[in-house]
Amino acid sequence: MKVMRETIVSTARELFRSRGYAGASMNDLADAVGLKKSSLYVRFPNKEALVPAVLDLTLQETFGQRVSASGQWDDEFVEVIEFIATTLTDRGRCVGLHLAYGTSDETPIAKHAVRAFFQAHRDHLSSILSRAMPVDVARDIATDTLARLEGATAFVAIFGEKDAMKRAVRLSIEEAKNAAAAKSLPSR
Amino acid sequence: MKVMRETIVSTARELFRSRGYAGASMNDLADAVGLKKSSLYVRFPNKEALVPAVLDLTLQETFGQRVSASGQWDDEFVEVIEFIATTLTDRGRCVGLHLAYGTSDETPIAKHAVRAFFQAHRDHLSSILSRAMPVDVARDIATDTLARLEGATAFVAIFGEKDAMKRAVRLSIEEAKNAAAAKSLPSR
DNA sequence: TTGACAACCGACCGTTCGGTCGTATTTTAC
DNA sequence: GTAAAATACGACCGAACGGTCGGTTGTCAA
Repeated sequence: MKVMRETIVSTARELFRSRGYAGASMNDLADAVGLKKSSLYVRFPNKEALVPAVLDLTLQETFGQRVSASGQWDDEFVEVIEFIATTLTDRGRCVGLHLAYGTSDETPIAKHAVRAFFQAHRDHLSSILSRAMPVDVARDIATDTLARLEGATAFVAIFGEKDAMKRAVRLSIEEAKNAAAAKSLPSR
Repeated sequence: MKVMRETIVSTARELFRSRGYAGASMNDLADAVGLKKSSLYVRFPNKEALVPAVLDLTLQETFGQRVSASGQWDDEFVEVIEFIATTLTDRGRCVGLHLAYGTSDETPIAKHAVRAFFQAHRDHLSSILSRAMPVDVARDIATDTLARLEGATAFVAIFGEKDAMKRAVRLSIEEAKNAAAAKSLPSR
């Protein structure tokens, strides 16, 4: 019975998310998808190659073919932020961050994939925001928003608290709207 | 030649910080401190027992015998926040978060130690802030401050960027001072 | 000088790790 | 129907993992 590539990748994502790169073994992954370890190596040359696949899938799910209802920058921003926040709250951990912490110079492909993953997040958010504010402000707000969401995820992971995530979402949206308003009233 | 317990613990911290719980091996630790693996097991019953030791040491360094210059709550808050931010920026990773992500139900002692570690951080910050504002506000601000610092650390880890950390420190201090001011002017 | 004790080490245990290879089975294309 | 290609598997590799144990070395008080 053929096992879909996407099944392998999304299962690998679950394992990386919950156990990290070093903690997730190829055997665990094989068991989880109902294959033997050797069969995994037909699809992926090595463990490290799973990392870009996992992050690309996640990126695709987050930003791929997203249709904004109104076409307004703020609606689009809120939509993306809430999607990310919901995912992080539900899963309790961020795959990207877990892989960022879990990769090193010994796994250069994985390390590069992690950089690209976060860079893409920042670029996407930044391009939405820059419709309503200068690009340098947009970039900082995009960065701070992602940082807040990552940090709030830690409290979900450690204490199971979801309040910090709610505040992170609210404050990030407020910050973005304030910055957009400040643009039209430059000196104030 | 006797090797100090603190040497072992702080070296274990470096390893946990850079490679995570699963990625740091007892052999690596033994090599790093100039011992053989078997000798480590004289001091620590198992790998997991290193985790509370590492986090206790870190907690001690962060909050132990800190003497505030002025006795003002805001000076004390700034001092602690900047100490944490400096450490996170220099090391590029947070041991606590890496261990939080790297421990599970299979390592209950480590998991508990991580919870205690973050709870202690929140409690300490919260108690400083609650000198100038209601306790529930203090607790939220303490949480958000820690979340911001953790999130900013991710950008240090991934891109080597320190700007996000600077903004995190500045915004957290502003937020705390605003909340303190709002207390004396309740309805505004 | 000796005895006791803490520190340390080498060898070893069973298990798991990432990864390889030859082969069997199923699907697809003509 | 049959050949080729895709899919999956069992058996295996050397290395590394956490952890144990019997024995050697160094320190120091009596």
